[in-house]
Amino acid sequence: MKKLTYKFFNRKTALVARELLGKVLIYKNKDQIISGIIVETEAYVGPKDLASHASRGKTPRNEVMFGEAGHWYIYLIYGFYNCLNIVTEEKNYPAAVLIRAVEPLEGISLMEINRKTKKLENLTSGPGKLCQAFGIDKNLNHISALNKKSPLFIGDIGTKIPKSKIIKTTRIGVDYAGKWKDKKLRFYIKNNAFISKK
DNA sequence: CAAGAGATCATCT
DNA sequence: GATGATCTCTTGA
Repeated sequence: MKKLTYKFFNRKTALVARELLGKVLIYKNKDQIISGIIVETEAYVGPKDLASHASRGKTPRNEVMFGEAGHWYIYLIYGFYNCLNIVTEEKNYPAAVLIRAVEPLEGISLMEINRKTKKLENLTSGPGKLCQAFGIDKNLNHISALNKKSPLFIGDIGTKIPKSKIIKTTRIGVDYAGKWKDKKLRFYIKNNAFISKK
């Protein structure tokens, strides 16, 4: 299996978001492996995107988004849940892809423990849920997925999602973003059981 | 099943 | 002092 490279992430964010569908999110340390196929993403595309944290300038929280492509951006939302993003595009251009849902592949029994449920479709079908299932928290914020030592990275198992199976639509939970809320920057795999919302 | 409330805190104003 | 790139539980039909 190939690991995704800097070149993959240093491109237009919407393109990266779309091509991440079918790739595999992997968390691996010396005694456990958890992985899942990415089935839903959203693009946050630059300083003018009012839905993006970066639209109001650089702050201590979002400065990772201004850094190099391939770094993880993880933040706490609503006081409860972590959201997992990967930085895209050139340095100093703030953009990232939010990974919203995956389809469980390996380590399902660990996910069940982390999520305190046995219902398969409820393990990783949302940004907060998948972080909980994988045990992802802010310890991983700011590190690079491209680094050999990173326990969290993305692999390519050669799956190609045909264009006819990719749904492109508006993002979730960004009603405050003015005209940007209507931009079609959310991508997911048609008829997949692990999508966060239809 | 759908709709609504409540949980809870880091971050920014 | 307000609020959010969410989720779960309760209510009621």
